[in-house]
Order: sequence, then C-alpha cells, then structure tokens
Amino acid sequence: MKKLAQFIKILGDTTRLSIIGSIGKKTRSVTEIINDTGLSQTLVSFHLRNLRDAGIVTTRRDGPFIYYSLTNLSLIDILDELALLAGLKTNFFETSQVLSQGKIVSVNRR
Amino acid sequence: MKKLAQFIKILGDTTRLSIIGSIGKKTRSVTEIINDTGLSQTLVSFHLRNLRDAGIVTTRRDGPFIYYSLTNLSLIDILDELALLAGLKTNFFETSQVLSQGKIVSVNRR
DNA sequence: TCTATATATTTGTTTATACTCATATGAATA
DNA sequence: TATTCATATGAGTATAAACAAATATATAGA
Repeated sequence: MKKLAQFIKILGDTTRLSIIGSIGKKTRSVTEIINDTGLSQTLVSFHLRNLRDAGIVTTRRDGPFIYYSLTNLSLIDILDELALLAGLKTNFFETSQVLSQGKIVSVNRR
Repeated sequence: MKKLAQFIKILGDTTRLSIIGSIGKKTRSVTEIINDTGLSQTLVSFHLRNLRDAGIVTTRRDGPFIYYSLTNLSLIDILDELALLAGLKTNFFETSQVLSQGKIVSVNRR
C-alpha cells in the first residue's frame, strides 16, 4: 500500500504533470522539456529525478543529451481517466501535448 | 492542470488509500471504516473530509450514521491500473477488500 | 431533557515536499 | 586543454500536509 501511495504521490504534482505532459508518448531531451514547459533547468532536473526514481520515466544518453521517455505509455491514458474523474474534459492529457513553438534557447545563460 | 494534481495528490496517501480500499465498491459507515482499518476516529474523519472535498466520496445520512461510498466506482479499477504501473500485483485493490472480522466496538471510549 | 453513540472540527506540532541558488559533472568542440 | 553546452547535485528555506489531542455537534432513546 505504501509503495502505491508513493507512486501516486509522485504523479500528484503540477510541475511533474507538466513534465509528463511534455514528454507525452514521445522522447524528449531535458532542454526540450525546459523550453516546452518554461520551467527552470534546476527545477526540471529536480523533478525528472523524482520521476526516474519512481520508475515513471527512463533515460537514454546520446552524446551530451539525455532523452527521457515514459516507462509505460499507458500512463497517459490512465491520467486521462483520472482527469475525467476529477471533472476535467476528456483527453485532457492527450490534447495538452500541443507543443509550444518558441525558438530553442540555450539553457545556460550565465 | 492544478486541479488534476490536487485530485491525484488526495489519492497519494497511505491512510486515504486504506480508507478507499475499505469502502471499495460498497457503502460503509464511519464506524465500519474505523473497525476495518484500525485507524483512529479522528484520523478517519479527517481524511474522509479530504476525500469528500475532492469529490472522491459522497455521503448519505441515515439516523446517527453517515454512509460513505465512492462517487465513481471506476476509481477502484484505475487504482488497480496504477498499482500495476507501480510494479505491484494485479487486482491489488480488488483483493485488498477482504474485510477484517474483528467484532464491532464502540468508537467512543472516554 | 439527560445520556450515550456517531461523527466532525479546531488547534498545535511534526514531518515531508517543493523550490531556489550555487556549484558540480560530463560531453563536445575549438 | 580550455571553453561551452547539457544536465545533475547539494544545501538551505518556505510551505504544506499528516497527525494527535481535545472538544464540539448531531441523533436517538430512556
């Protein structure tokens, strides 16, 4: 029971839901997620670690990039079902995957 | 997004999952939930309020008793799907509904 | 109307979680 | 090998959530 609660708890956060929505059923680098969500690099990295520790996402390194994807794509469908229960519109998550069109900007601006 | 996160957050707690599991697809009074879960009256009441505020359970009063039931029974199935993703066995929630057989004891023992 | 039972609420405390800032690591390239 | 880009980590702080103890409310029955 504790393990299930912990798993669900990881899903119950606005920031992490945004990240999951950005990844969707695709594969995305951290920079893509940052540009897509508008969240800070540190914050995205912080939450990706939680998601990874929970087994919700997996990673693949390709040169300097680390690509994240959902461990189980059916998570999107389950989140949609939950959104329905929460009184939100159908395909809340599927349709939330319209990507922002902002140009890609370097993450490191020091 | 915030509303969904809040809804999921309510589900991501061991105590509340126990209460939901106790209610299951049935209808249960607070006393039944207390005896079933072994949790204190105050704690059960506290969490039932959260669950009710989130729209996860609904109530019906019958004399001195207040009966709780799930607003949407499919929640049990969704929780089972989540349990699968979390790496737990199938029908985790369905099978967790074996009721304790302890005799019913008064809640107020002051 | 007094008492017992069922359930809810309030308050204070502790624990957990999200976030920011600063810094570190690791890979690629000049 | 120095620098730049991509990503991660650690420490500190603020906020929120869970819990316990005490008390309140509501219903039923004597």
